[in-house]
Amino acid sequence: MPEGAGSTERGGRPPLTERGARTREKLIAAAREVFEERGFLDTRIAHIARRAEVAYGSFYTYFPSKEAVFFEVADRLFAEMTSRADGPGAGASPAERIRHANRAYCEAYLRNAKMMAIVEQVATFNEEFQELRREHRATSIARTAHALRRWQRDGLVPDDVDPELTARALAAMIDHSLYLWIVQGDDPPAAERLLDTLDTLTRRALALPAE
Amino acid sequence: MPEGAGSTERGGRPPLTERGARTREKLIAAAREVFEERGFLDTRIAHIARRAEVAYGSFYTYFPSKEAVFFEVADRLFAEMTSRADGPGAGASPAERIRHANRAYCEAYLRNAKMMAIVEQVATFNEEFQELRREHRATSIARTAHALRRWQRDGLVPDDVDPELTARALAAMIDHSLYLWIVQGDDPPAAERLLDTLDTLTRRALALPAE
Amino acid sequence: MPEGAGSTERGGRPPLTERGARTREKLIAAAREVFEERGFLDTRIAHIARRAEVAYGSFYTYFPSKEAVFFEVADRLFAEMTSRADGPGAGASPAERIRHANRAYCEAYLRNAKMMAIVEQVATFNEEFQELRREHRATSIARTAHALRRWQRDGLVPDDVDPELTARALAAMIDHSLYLWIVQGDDPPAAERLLDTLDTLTRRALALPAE
Amino acid sequence: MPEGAGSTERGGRPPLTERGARTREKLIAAAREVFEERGFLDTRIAHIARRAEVAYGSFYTYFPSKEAVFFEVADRLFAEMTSRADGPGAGASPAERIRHANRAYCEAYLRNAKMMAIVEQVATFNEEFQELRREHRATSIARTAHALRRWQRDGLVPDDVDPELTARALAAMIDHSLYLWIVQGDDPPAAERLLDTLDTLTRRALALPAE
DNA sequence: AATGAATGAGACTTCATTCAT
DNA sequence: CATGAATGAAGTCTCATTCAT
Repeated sequence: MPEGAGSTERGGRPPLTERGARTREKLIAAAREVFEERGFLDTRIAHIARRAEVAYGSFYTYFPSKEAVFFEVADRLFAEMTSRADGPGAGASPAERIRHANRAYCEAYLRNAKMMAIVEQVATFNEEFQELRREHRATSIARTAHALRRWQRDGLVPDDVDPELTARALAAMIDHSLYLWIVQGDDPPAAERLLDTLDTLTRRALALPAE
Repeated sequence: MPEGAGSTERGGRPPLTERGARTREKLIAAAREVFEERGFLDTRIAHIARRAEVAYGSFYTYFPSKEAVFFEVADRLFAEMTSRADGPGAGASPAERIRHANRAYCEAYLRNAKMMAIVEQVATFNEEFQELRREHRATSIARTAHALRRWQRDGLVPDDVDPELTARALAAMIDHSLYLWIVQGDDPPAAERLLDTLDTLTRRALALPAE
Repeated sequence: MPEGAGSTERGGRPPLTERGARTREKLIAAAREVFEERGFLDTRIAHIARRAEVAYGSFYTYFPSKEAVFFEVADRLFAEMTSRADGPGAGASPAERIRHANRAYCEAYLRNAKMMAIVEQVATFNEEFQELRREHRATSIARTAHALRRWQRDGLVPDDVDPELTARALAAMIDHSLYLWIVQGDDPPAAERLLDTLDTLTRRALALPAE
Repeated sequence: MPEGAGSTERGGRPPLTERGARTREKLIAAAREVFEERGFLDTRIAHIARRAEVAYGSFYTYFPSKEAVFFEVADRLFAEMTSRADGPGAGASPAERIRHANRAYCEAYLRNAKMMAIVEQVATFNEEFQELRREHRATSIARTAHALRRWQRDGLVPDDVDPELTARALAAMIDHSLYLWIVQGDDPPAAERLLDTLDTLTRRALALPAE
């Protein structure tokens, strides 16, 4: 039976009642659990609904598709991954700041390892999600680039490197190192030694003094 | 990883006739094309068979599954990605060698961009493929680590860093920077400036002189 | 899982083997039976497949949708409805010809009553089918208009009426009278009396002599 | 058919409060709009409720089903379609009366074109609605038959035709001609020429003088 | 070997209707 | 009465794999 429109009208509206809001939350929580257990591809709407203890159809009251819940889950993940932990204190040196940031990121990564894996997975085939991630990355890169520029102004970092590209490359190094270790299970090294190496390489790449 | 794997364990029987060998090749070539066009997930056996201009059923004469052809395609890709280009000459400095290697890798990446994207995709959900990739990465890392160890022995690189971990981190930086730029379309910078940045950061991370 | 294309690639290709052609025929015959028994709307692909004694999926090997088989069934119906029965003989008068044509059409209508009902049903919501029907009607109207023009030239029919519009109006009268009687069950009159009335009205509307 | 049917048998309870009556009216008006826009089959209860600006559940306070509102809407449509416009004046000739009636009907048809299409649609699958329509048609036919009988008594129309069947056939001609033109979009002729043709054919079919 | 038809389990989505608040 | 969330049966379509020729 031809329908035509109609598909855009359902799902994804914000719930109007308290009860609806609760159901929606249950679905998001359930979705995250199931995604972590089975990955995005092997997750079925039925799994999510069952885990949330709602009827199959209720999923579609709140989300038009698996992708849609995933976006919601990922949004919250990104928020938590980039929520600024307390800095290392006002007078900290660049080297200390880098060290601190790397540790904090690594801890967040470990805390959310399963989801980080799924995020990477979805990014390989969903363009819309790629875009979302690009934006998040851009924000984070901009922050680092800002710091680099400050350090260059203060003569702490050589100014023959582009702060943007440098921020990107270093972020790529940290990110992917953690990914290969934590997600892809690349011959897990001792966490401490990996982090120390990353700190040292970053520090030297920026020609920063050890302390 | 044994050469030409897949033909005895994963694929159908090895082709006995000349004609069979040709059909098999057609299928592999067709598979690569279709994978590049649609990604792994959206590729159907039917697409591959049609592109290869063989009957649907003939696919299964040579490969037991989509994964199996993919392994074959990826195998060849890895071979070409890691085929040592001519080195930069016998007397080249470490900085020159790094620069040369980065350029060569980037060129190979660009040449195979589409497949590199698919490789990343499949690595997110296929354990067997993850393993294959791990092995390739290990080989490549070992090579770099070997060079680092030599340079440390020669006093060119500080020996307070672990050559293994360092090789990994630097490879992660290069690899992921290229991935984000070429595959994920992160706000494409000028290739030259990106490469220069990567060279410089690598060089400084290893505390190598500019020339 | 997003697919995108792919849906246009399947179903509806002409079968390449004898066996395929047979299956296709079985499906068309089964479809007509089921349509007649349940109407278009209440027919399920499952019904058709079951009736044809093929697997559910086999339906989609030959047709992309319920609409598609319906078109095929309707096409054949139209062919049979408009296949020219033997005319009433060379020297027949216009009145005789009209009488003959009306009877023949009525017989065909009765023979295909169930399908004629479904045809009317589908025409109320499927634009593509409306178009198909328009074409068939146009052909048939053109034939009648041609005869009218000839009779006007011969001075048998007043030439103050437009042959096209007249053909249409008279066809509408016959068609809809049969539809209301046979399909909608309007207080079934004796067939003979209805046909006589239609003959007479047609004849008088064209100002033709009784014989 | 009892006036305002549907409110006691088919609908919910008759509304007791003023406010309830208003809500009911809003739903009927909304239903007609949506039916006209999407047809009966593609109309969802949700569409009607949204258009009427009432809650989803409120629909069921007043109507037990989509069919029920439709009956109500159709009831009103039939009332307006058959509301006798002012006749052509006391001393009008049969030809003038026919001409007048055809024009009036055509105007009403054009005014309600969208709904007439839906009515035809629903009549193809809803038996209860078929019955309702049959009754309306019978009333209308009886009226025409009555006039024909009078004209036969007055010697204006040949009495070898059955007034009932004649009324039916002529009504079918008018009705279906308008339907094919207005609803099915059959190659729209100029309205005037179509009406003239219908008038002339009707007049001649009844062997009435031009004036 | 090659061909292409056959199979059917599996996942998605819709929506009329009921129900709790 | 009004509201909007909850339910789940029903139907659609896909496609990897098997099989007959």
